[in-house]
Amino acid sequence: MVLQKRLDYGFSGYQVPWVPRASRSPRGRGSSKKKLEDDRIYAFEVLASLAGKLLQERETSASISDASRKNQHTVVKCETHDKGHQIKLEPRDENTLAYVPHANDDLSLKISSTINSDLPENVCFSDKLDVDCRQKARGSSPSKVAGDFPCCGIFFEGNVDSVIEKNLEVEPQEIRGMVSKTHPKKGSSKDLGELDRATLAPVHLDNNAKASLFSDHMNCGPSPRCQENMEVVSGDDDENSSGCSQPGTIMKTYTPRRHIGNQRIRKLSASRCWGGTPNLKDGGFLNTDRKRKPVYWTWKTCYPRRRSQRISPFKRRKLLDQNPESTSDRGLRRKLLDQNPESTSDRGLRRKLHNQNLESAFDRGFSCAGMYNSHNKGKKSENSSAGGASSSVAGQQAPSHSRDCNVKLSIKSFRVPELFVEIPATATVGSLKRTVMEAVTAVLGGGLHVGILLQGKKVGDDSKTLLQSGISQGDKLRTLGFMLEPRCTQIPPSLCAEDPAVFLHGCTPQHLTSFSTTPTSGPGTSKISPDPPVTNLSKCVQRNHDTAPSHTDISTDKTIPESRALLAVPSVSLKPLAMVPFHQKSRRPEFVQRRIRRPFSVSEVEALVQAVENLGTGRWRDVKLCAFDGAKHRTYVDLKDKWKTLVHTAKISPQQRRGEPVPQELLDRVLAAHAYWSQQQVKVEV
DNA sequence: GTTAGGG
DNA sequence: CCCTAAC
Repeated sequence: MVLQKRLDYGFSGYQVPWVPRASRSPRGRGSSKKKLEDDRIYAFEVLASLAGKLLQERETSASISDASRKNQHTVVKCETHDKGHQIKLEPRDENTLAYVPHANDDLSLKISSTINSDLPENVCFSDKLDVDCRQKARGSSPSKVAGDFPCCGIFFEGNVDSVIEKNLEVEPQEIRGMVSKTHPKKGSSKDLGELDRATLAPVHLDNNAKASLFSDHMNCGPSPRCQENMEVVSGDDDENSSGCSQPGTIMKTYTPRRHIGNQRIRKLSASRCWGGTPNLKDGGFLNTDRKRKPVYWTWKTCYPRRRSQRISPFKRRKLLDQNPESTSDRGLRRKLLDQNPESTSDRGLRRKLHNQNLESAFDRGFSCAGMYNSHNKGKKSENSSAGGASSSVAGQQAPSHSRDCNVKLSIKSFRVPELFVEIPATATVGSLKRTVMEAVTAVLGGGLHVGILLQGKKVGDDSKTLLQSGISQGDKLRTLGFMLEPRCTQIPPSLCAEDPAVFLHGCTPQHLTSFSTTPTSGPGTSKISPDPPVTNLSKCVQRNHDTAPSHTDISTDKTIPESRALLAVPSVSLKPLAMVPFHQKSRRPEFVQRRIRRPFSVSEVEALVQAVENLGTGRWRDVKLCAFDGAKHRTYVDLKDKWKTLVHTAKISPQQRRGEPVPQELLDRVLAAHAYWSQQQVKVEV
């Protein structure tokens, strides 16, 4: 699932979906595909900016065109995490989407733009000036010129996954050609770089696109005077996009970091203001002068102080990126923890957990709930501290006065399965603590995902909306339960859950712990795995990392088993419920978990040797893509390291070698390839 | 983001 | 496997 990965990006730290990159030049610089990715990211920046602006408004509305009207309820959604409630645009009437922020919507906000899966048309957010531009592009308006549109709109067309894949395959020229279908006179021969000064492009969102963005607290307070109209029109440029009746006068432009995509956010505002924010004095746009030129501004100019308090987007992106290929994020995490204790807030925890394979759990169960509810901090569960024996989860129905129909849940804590720790009586207390800690973190880090129970029945279809699943209904909501499930308890450590080529039949997730939102239901029930993990190992089938790709479709539900974490502490086995792992104030640096060791199998070594023989040393990214593309747990750094150890192993005597023996034939090839490529490198240097 | 190298 | 410097 491509969109699982997200980048934390932008001045204010919003998240955008992660976009995989295709193979590129060895050093990865100057690639046009890189630019395309940046374009796409930029589009999300723009979207985030728009969403951020929405949050500064007392009231924001968006008019929608006929083509999008039927999907009006899903166009833009804004969620606040810290406040534990959500906001979204909702239909006010047939033509308008309205957004009324909560009075205290001033903290961290998650803003997402979602398009219903049944939305056949693209949707773009636009403001009036760009409406003019678009009309110009279509030859129907002589008013303004916005510059050419680069080719990024395609990113949001069609199915996200497939389109992204497609983009990885096609060359920029081809993409432009596709764009020129939308803008017949544009883009066919323009270099992307020419578009740097272009104004904002429409944001096209495909049917399934979901831009999830985090926008930080706005220094600019909401202004009751502000009324913004945002047009949401069909993405088809042949469609009438003049759903807004008022000529917009405010052109909010952004300092493009790079070229601008075919995404364009435009604002329609007859009366725009920024709440009198003092931060806009030199960069903000003003709303009173209808004739003024667009004033470039950036988030930086708007939120300079805040930004200075934060880690850089680059670092935050790393922190957020669960991508196992990001191998150098741990140092940053530690830096973060050391330098900025405040950042170990809810989102800091989220970031850390993102790096520990809990992303899906969060995305499914945690992120919307108490983890982010700062207002819950003072309402510590009365039963959550009693020896950690119980957890606290409370389902809350949205207040009746709420305008939105969002489901509000408060999960105060998740409990990990109880762990049975076997440790010698001579062990120290410290080692006992460490053992328990390792067990807990191991289980949390790799082995769990979140399941949902509603009225005792498991909600299995992840694609259904809460509405469709009945989770939005108040009475049912009280029977909503979450459970932590192991992804699998039956695979040996050498098998990787992240490896799409590995799928194990018969690895039925077993509930380790569950708890209901029903107050009377107690802390939840647990089921003990009938088989200790170790005894189940024999049931698992080891697969080479590069085999059986056809099985990947079976394991699309992120339930790919990963039991390695459960096995990481051999003396620990599963037992019923135990402790509360995620108290908000119990986050400690030691929670930063080391990746679980996964020794290379012989087949992996063989694949590595083969790849290095072909590609040489020093092209580890290519080696990764070539031979380990499906093995997400093997980063190119891992491969480099493994090669290093292989060379070392090959040089030492067999008696000195440890671990699974590597056939001598392979080691000979290692030495040969090492010698060959070393020689090649010398030749190049000379 | 990648690569190289020390730990 | 982690971490960092360098690019």
